Amino acid sequence: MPIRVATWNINSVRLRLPLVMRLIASNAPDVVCLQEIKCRNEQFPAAGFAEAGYVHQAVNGQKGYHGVAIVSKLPLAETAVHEFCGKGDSRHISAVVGGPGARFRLHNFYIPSGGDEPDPEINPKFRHKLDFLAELSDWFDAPEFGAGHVAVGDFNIAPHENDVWSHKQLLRIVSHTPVETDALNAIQARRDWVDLLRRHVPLSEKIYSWWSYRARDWDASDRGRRLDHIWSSPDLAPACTGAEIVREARGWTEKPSDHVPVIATFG
DNA sequence: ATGGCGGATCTTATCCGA
Repeated sequence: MPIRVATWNINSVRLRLPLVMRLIASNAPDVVCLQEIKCRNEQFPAAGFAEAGYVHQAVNGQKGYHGVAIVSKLPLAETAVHEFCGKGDSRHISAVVGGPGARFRLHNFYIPSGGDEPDPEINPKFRHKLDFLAELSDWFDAPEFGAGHVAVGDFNIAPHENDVWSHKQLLRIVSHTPVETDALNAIQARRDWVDLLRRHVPLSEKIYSWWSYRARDWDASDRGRRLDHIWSSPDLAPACTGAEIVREARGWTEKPSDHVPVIATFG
């Protein structure tokens, strides 16, 4: 029985619950990982997801900003939250998904955006982003991460040249600066995490999961970035039979999220 | 013609995202 895992920065789950329902109707994910839910746990639209069959839920929200959640048709076990940088914000939640066939711990991340200025000496948000990446690297050093883990979410970094519309023009733009892309690529390499989208789409092909709200016509200008990722530990990668970016979701309704879903299928 | 938008809250102003 395959397991389809979706990740989506939804930019307010209360406002865009109907959009998640549309994804559910069109792509039938078994598990949906959401970022930027922008609500407290008690405000999460739990009943709406439960009515759609996603009765298993793990929510780590906070007031107004950030916040992550996992909703699932399959049981979620051993839910856990990891704190980063001692800030008490809601940027991670994980749970064990699956059964005897395919079973893994699924991590849902919302890595800090980093602000505008890519200089940690003058921009505390960029300092926070680099500190978060350093803590993540240390955390992933634990032996348990060598197998049986899937890490998804809005990483807020487009690591490769063809993960952005113009490598040259974005080299000094936060999300594609060398200090960030080097850090993310090092984290990936240290545990042999497999970037499942790039396993199916060659590095020579441009692919994006985010387009700015400020472009007049996001589709025509197509100045996107691939900020949303699905990684698996190497043992699980052979079971991944497909991975896709749901580009059309950027045009769903008059008020879409600026991110689109990324989906991987296991088994 | 990316920074020209869009979310939540401390709401008619401000902070945040990237």
